Amino acid sequence: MIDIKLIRENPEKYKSACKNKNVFADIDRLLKIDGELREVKQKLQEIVTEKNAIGKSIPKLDDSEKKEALGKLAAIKDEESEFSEKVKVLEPEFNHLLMHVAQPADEDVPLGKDDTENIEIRKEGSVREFDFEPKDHMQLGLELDMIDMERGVKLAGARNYFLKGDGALLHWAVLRFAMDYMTEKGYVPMAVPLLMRDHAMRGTGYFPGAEEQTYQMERDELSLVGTSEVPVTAYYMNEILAGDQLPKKFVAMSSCFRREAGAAGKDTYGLYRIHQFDKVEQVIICENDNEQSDKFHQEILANSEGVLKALGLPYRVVNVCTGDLGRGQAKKFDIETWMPSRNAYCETHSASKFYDFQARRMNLRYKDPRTKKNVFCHTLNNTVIATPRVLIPIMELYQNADGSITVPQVLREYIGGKEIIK
RNA sequence: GGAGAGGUGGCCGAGCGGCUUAAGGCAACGGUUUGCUAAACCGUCGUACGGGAUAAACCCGUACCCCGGGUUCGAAUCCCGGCCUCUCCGCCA
Repeated sequence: MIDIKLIRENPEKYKSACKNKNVFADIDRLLKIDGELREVKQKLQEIVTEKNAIGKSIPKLDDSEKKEALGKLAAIKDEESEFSEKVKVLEPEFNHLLMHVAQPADEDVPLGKDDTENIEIRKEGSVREFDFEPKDHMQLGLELDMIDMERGVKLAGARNYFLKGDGALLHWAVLRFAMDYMTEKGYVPMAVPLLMRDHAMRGTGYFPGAEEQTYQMERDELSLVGTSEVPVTAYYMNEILAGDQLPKKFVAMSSCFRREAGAAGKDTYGLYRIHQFDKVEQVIICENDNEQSDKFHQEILANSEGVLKALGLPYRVVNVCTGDLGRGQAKKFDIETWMPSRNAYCETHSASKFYDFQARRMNLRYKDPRTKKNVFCHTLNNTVIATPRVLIPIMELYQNADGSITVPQVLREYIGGKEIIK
């Protein structure tokens, strides 16, 4: 959410921010409603002030004065309800409009319409050249009995799967390695609830907007999260933290659920785009300071790169262009890992910087020890590892001519010391 | 799922229609005393929004005693709905 004061001061900035991000927000309408609402609220306040003053004097009045005062109050109350009705109409519209305004992208974010215009920052690692005909992860998964897509679909519909045997073990190995890697860096591990109320979904910026991507438990008014970013970032929602306790660094492992509505026919092959996966996610809550946000943005990016390097996977980092940024993100680095079967670098990580956009929505603040003021925190998050998507490059890049898969060194301790899957 | 009790400031806890501008205590902060620490004493001690003044401290108003409605001239207090917590019982991995 954007501070309405900033929008009043510079509406053009937010109009172009929305335009560049392909986010619709009616800022003219917002400002019009804002002006009306402010006027009505001020008038209402004046009316209530008078009402309170008269009401307070009533016990001290004699009968005839009291009668007169009550008559006056009746008129005032009519006026009061007239104005409070106006507030009741204007305020929800105001809030609704404000929720849609996008966070402007940083100046060094490339202007672009969609992910095809993201800018590569650097490439790391070298892409393996095969001296045999490589198999894709589905062939390998089938032959080594690691993946069973057919029965996943039979029982749960399209984009569902079973991982079996070494497939399941490799999946968990990746997650456990990522958890250990992050907790060693001092990130506090968390296991989190996955069914969230709307206020957490709104607070993180997913609602309004991503309802179609979300499995919703209508009967219980809960939503299945698409990422543990939601519970972790919203953990301190509506709280005031002590400034000297920041930054808070968390790492959570959870299942993630996505309807993938509107993606029909896209990435239908294999384990790339699926309804349910597991992810280790890192979240930082820090002070309201752009330099700190930048610093931690680099930190969470470096953490994820460290994991990929440890796994020996080639990847590239891209600066995500405006058109591919979410409403709340000021800047985002995606990490794309090389996937031989797709013959491309494909998104495996997404490091987002929000400034106070999320914190403002969820009323997450800290007390600044210097000024003693309560200020909104900054929040950031990034994938540490998401699997089974990352099993695609692991299985494909570590395959051998005989159809076996070499287990990456760092994962062996999590898979019973096994070096080769065959 | 059934029965009961309850949600008040950072925390504990009183208040149960106007005297609340929420008592009292704890914690915190500032000061006095002190060789230092502790203690004692004095003072300060919520948030948001609007208006005014300003270099700032500040002043005025409104709202907030879990949330949302209602009754009333007036609600922390009474009524209705919701959420949550605790105790007991039942069921259960």
